[in-house]
Amino acid sequence: MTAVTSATTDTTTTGGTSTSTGDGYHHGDLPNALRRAAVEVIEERGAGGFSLREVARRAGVSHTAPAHHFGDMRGLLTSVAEEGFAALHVASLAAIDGIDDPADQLTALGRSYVSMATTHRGHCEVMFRTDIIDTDDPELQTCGLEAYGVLEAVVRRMIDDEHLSVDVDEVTWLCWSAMQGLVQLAPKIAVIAQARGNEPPEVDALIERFTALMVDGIRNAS
Amino acid sequence: MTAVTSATTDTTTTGGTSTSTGDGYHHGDLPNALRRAAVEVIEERGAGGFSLREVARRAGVSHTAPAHHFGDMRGLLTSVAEEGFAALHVASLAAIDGIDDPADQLTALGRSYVSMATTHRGHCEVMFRTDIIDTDDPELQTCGLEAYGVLEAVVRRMIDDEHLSVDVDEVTWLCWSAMQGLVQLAPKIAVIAQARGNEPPEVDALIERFTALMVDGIRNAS
DNA sequence: GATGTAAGGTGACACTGTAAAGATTGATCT
DNA sequence: AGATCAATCTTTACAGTGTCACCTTACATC
Repeated sequence: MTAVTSATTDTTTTGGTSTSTGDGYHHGDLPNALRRAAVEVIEERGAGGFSLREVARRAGVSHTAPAHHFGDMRGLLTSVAEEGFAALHVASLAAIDGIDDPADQLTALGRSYVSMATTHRGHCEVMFRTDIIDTDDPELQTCGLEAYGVLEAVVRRMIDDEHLSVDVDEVTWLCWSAMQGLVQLAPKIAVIAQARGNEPPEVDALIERFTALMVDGIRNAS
Repeated sequence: MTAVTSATTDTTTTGGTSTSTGDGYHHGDLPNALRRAAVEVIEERGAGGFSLREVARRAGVSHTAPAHHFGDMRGLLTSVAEEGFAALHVASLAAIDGIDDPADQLTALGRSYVSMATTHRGHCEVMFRTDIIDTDDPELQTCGLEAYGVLEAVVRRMIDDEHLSVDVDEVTWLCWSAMQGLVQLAPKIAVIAQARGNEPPEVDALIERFTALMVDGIRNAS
């Protein structure tokens, strides 16, 4: 009984989708199935409740099968993080497509980033956990740098277009940090708003305000 | 306060500190010793490598002793998080002490925040992990709100003093997010700088630039 | 002194990650 | 074709983990 749920989202598949020889001993595309199951488990129980055996169970294989593809629990999670950065890269490129003004691109990137934190919650819960993934993995670093490059290019273009005298790296890191912090702090922010009697703020509105404030700051920082 | 050295050795030391009745069966101040050992383990092996039994081992008690004080592994970690927020509160108050200009206070708060992420690394690795602590714990929420209140008050004073027309909550969240994001992204930033051939940037300098940019943005956002 | 209660310990259970060795399959080479 | 081989997956085993029920110790209070 394979019980492979049909694909949910994008996959950086290298081949066709009809690779399932899964009628018997060989699964067909176990690595992808394991990644999918891993994300599922993380989204249900958090990274703290992750279990390699549970992942194997959901993929319908024995509990040692993952080791043959990822070596280690850390290896599987690293692969999930890598997939996350690749998805972030794709989403970032799609977000700025058709937008001309770099400042507007920045807002779009922020919205896309925070949106990914919910649509790919499982991935994001792993991507920055230096204690459970292999941060030295070269493929992981490559994927991370590619995603980073999109944001950096937008910032650089804005600075060049408007002849601003601020450091590209600094601005890029500020924008990234603000978005990343917002993602992680969103639950606490909701608690705070609730303790004040207000209803939790809408994140999309916050992003626009954040980027607007930062862009104003960047423009007036000469 | 009780300075119990959580040594890995046996706890049959006769000449203990003032509070230690630890001559035999009773430890004296086990909750604090367990918290301290927990932080130690987290700082060594990360939150992912945390082990309740290892904590008990380092405190020199049986592996079920923690349950009598914290009920659960989640209970102990929640207590550690609570301690972290309390420490953040104290550090924040100390950071703005003797500074008059709210903008300078903001910079000092940022420096203090990021500094705490290294001096209390174990605590910080737990404080925002909604999957391994009890976010509904009322004491935890109280401690968090108290620490938050310091930042919010500084932001409010700056806005009031300069008669700015921006939302206090929004600005507070932006500043907090930027600092929190910087803390979490610091390793990646180092990797990026290294991949570019540069040496990793000094965090303190980044904080000053971040707050300067944000303050400029806040002032010009009317 | 008896007794109740807080503090800590024992043992057991189901679960976990990983390592070693065996089973199954498809492909490749004479 | 038959044999060999590498890839894939399973079985088995072991040490470690969190939590539960139950037992032991020490102290305080009557």
